Amino acid sequence: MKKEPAVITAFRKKNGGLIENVQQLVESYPRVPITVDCVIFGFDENELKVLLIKSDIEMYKGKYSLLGDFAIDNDEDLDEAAYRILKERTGMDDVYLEQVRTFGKPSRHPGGRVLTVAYCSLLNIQHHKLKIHDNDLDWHTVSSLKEMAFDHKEILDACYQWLQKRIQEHPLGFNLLPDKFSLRELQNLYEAILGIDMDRRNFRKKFASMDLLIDIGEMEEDVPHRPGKLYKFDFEKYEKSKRKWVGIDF
Amino acid sequence: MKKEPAVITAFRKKNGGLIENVQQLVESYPRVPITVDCVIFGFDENELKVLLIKSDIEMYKGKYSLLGDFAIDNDEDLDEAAYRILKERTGMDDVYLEQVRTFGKPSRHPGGRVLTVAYCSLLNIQHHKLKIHDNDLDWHTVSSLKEMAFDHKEILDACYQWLQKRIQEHPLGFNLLPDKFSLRELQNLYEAILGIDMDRRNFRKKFASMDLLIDIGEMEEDVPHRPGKLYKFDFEKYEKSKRKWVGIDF
DNA sequence: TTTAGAATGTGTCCATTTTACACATTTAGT
DNA sequence: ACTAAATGTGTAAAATGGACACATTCTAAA
Repeated sequence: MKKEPAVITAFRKKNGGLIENVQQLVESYPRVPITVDCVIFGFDENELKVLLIKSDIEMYKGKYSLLGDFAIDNDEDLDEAAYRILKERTGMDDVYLEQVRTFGKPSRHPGGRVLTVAYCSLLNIQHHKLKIHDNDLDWHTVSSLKEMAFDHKEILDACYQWLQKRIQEHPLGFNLLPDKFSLRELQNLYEAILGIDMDRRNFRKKFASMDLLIDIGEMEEDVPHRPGKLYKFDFEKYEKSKRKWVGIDF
Repeated sequence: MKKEPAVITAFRKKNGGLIENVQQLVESYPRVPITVDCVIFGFDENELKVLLIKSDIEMYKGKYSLLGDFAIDNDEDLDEAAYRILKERTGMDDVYLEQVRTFGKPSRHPGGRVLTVAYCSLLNIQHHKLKIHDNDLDWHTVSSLKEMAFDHKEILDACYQWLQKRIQEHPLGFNLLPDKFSLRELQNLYEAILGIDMDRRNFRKKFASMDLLIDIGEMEEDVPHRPGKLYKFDFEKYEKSKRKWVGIDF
């Protein structure tokens, strides 16, 4: 019934049941290469974009891949590794970032077994105008993406679904917008990400009832129509009033 | 701004920009030991339980740890590794299981850097009466757990929170119950996991309106009070009617 | 300067859902 | 036969969600 890993059994025998030399134990473990892949979303021209780079790999020539790197060189936490990649590739270090899932299919990397931990990241494209374009680093419209290198399309899809769900229950969308935004911009964001149309009046009513948007008393400028009011999201108030959501529904 | 990993730079130079020998590339990667840790939940005596084992490690003597193992010996997917562990440790292979998160703090294992992918698993304790108790393998009440080996308490907490949220949006709770269950048992399950009291009438109305419980025409037996009707969950109907949830709320 | 067009901003009505709450029924146990 | 305790159902009020209309403000073109 219960089969104990051989490594542990060996160690147990040496120690009469308890393992003392943990370092030696860990050294005996099999190892795999680990990468972190970042799905970096941005929002521009009313479309959800993702930051991609042309693949380095001959067999994926012409295909795009996520921004990734090894995650263990230094003694860094996984989250730190993801922040490092963001910093290296975009120059930004104040970016929203969250772990989504780890992908480990044996065949996912043509060069051998490589695990990757997928991170989802949201940033405001306006604040980060790309200056470098090595390997065609650039924004791509999410909805029009087809083939990608490795299993990166699968990872992207998983992160997109994660985002669709997450944005409805947590205030992350604001990370994709400028600090000051209009309600129309906010609605465009939600419509683009969720892929649905929403009633303008009900949308505004919804956010009004949450009472988490601060009217900063400014108006839009340089818009080709009547300017709307500008708002900030009240992260402080949100953090204080965060409540445990309870409601069975499936 | 952008700093490329040294490994890749080296390969690029050899290949005039594109990497051909992916195998060689992967072999040059740094590696880490990977484990899978399973948080196996059960429900008994109206309490949420978790399956734990006494730690093998001298420095964690007396502390309990999750059921884990290495995840890369064979060319198995991460999910497969988790299923393998379940099978080895409980003898069951038809158990609900889902990946929750990967933990990678450099200090999380005293023997060196070890990543672990946490899986959450739900099973019906009645169907799996433990016969083996090596290393005190046994069920523990979740709410009364304090110290554990490694960072396993942190992992357990994360999985518990995951479960609390997940059980409200997906029909996983039924995996913790017998095939036939009463509405009272179902409510006890929700109350225990969410840690709240619910109104019996509204709870029943809620599930009645979902129309996913099948009245199998049987009654409870051997209960010290009026027997209630027994139900099955209609997984088939659920799968067919699964809808995309839309509703901003935070 | 006037006017048309388009987007903003607010409010109402109705249907649905959630919540609070009460009473009759059935069974076990004494 | 009677009590205690849990099952099973219903109803009314409150809150929420969705469909919908109209006046206002600004841009841009005539």
